[in-house]
Amino acid sequence: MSRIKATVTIRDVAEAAGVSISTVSRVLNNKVDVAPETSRNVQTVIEKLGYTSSLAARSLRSRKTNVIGLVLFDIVDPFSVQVLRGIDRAIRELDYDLIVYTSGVFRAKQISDRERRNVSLLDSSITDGIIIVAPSADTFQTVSPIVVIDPNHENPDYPAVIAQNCEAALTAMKYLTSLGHQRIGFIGGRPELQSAIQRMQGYRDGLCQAGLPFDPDLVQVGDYYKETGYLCAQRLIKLPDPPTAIFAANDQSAFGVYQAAQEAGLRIPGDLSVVGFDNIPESAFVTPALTTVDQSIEQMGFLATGLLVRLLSDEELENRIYTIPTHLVVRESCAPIHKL
Amino acid sequence: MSRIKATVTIRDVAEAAGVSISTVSRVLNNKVDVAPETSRNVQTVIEKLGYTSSLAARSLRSRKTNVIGLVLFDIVDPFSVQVLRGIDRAIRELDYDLIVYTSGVFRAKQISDRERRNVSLLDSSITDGIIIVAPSADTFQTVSPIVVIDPNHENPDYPAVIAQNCEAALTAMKYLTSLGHQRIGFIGGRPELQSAIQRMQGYRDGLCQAGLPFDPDLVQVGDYYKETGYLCAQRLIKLPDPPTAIFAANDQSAFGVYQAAQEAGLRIPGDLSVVGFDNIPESAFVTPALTTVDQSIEQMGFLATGLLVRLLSDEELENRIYTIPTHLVVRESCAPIHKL
DNA sequence: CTGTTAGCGCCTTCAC
DNA sequence: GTGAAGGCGCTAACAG
Repeated sequence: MSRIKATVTIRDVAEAAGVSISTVSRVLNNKVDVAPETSRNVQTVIEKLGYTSSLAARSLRSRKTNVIGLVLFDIVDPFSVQVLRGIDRAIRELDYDLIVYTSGVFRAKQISDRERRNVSLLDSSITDGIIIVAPSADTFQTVSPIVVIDPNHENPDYPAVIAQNCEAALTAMKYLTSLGHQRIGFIGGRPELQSAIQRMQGYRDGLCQAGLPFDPDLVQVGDYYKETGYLCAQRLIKLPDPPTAIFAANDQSAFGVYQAAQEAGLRIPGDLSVVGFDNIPESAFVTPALTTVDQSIEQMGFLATGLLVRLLSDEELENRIYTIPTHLVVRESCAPIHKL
Repeated sequence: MSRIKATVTIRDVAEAAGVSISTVSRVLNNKVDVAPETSRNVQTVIEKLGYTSSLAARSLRSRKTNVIGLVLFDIVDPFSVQVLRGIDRAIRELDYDLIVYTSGVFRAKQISDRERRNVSLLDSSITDGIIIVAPSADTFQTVSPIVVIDPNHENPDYPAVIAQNCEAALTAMKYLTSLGHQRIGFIGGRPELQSAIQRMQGYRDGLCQAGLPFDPDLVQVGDYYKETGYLCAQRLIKLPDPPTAIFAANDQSAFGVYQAAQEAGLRIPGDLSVVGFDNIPESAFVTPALTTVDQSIEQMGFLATGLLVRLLSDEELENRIYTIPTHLVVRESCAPIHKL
């Protein structure tokens, strides 16, 4: 019923089965050259003793664990959860296990150091390869392959999965300008990420194509979190000549805008139009439902896992960057600008 | 820029610093008896080489990793995500890291074997202690402490965190009967879990206290997933004398009821009242908003982490079972039964 | 087909 | 205050 005190090691199995340790190891790893009877016997003993080989010892020795590591900046973030969903789906079809690694330090100053530490902790320890989501750090020391989702702007050397950010942001801007908006605020994402940079670029391109001037006052630097989005939105709203629409670099920032708008007595979309980015599930539930860019986050996780597994099989990847298509999901958070 | 080929080991550090391996080890573990200057020197080299000690080797040798393991039946389940939230919050305040373990086999027949395997993989390998959520298996072989969230009905030997299920279910039933409902269907949860058993008990108690007969036809065995909830609801709805209300053992099952009701052309709450259990975030967003029992899932994760850490410090726990209070959250999915 | 031997990277006595 | 040696549990040659 309760837990058994001692760990069962390969040695215990060997003794109980009356064979050598290496024979047990051979059975464990399905090597050839084991007498069927011996094998069966060992299996039985393993079963009876409830033996499981130590991941630590195994990986220390053999550098092959069949475990994929995932390093997340924030495990409970909706974006992470969606990524996880995709990875989980991919993993189920494969002979790999998944270990998700997170750490106590959260949004700390030294987050990239922490990230590096996490990565090297997994690497060459218990993991065959690692997926890193939205890294703050630009480089990692690893022996094993890495695939990055939403890469840092500095690391073109790891295979990466990223959404078609710039184009999507441009589409969103075109939508807003087609509605007549001329003063459009922008709340950016984590500046070290390519996604944030590209979305910002799309914002500027959109302005440009509509013949609208770029006003630095209308641009706020966010970090993809709601709280910061809220703060940014407050600043935007308080401007002498406030925007009639805000394009937030992700949905959570957009939710921050919702909050700021409500507190300022601004109705969405009547007084203020809002567009987000990500299309996390919550964006459909919120009132009014958020118009946003869908970037198939789940798909990004799925794809990244597949790429990593190919890398683990020593396959060459044809690309360095894998771009995921995006599309605008129009819901109820935008309205034509009202005539004066 | 890119990844460096070789792993940096303690030996590399020792050589580069011109000291022995043991000295480096001592510095690593903040042992006394190291000359300040030596220590500083070694630190510098560690920094420069970007050395991180191998989790695998460390745990193999010393049995103390400062890593807590979490084994989940389904990492993307909303319940799990909420638990994760609580654990994450707790972890941040502690000097522990968190590893979440999941595996490719999903809702497999041998799920409990898989679970056991996962647990012993973490145990005595890379983890100081383990939190298990809603286990299918009733026993685990471990050297290190275990804390269970939503325990199996068979394992009273691990410290466990569980909601006040029976009372809460009774409250929900009272609410339904007070609305005049007499034929109330029940969709159960995973039968091996205490939570499911207790909720079922609350259902029966509720019937009893209202002087209503227990009709086996009105009880369906679910598994806490939406798809199954949907199937169960279909069966309930097709009954010759169908229920006017359904109490689902968790919110996801309730969402399955929503789907079945919609397909059958039944309006909620007009034609069918629905009560859920869990109060996952989605339940507030759904239309009509779901009346459900809040069981502070996040709190369960937080508490469990605290308990585990105390166990790791060799503290004695005063209780075996920690019960989390619950309360009914009335929203819009229930209506008084209409008079004929 | 199976046993013996030698480490993987690290921590822990035990000497010096 | 520091180094040398042994071994944690396991796999990978090498013998036999």
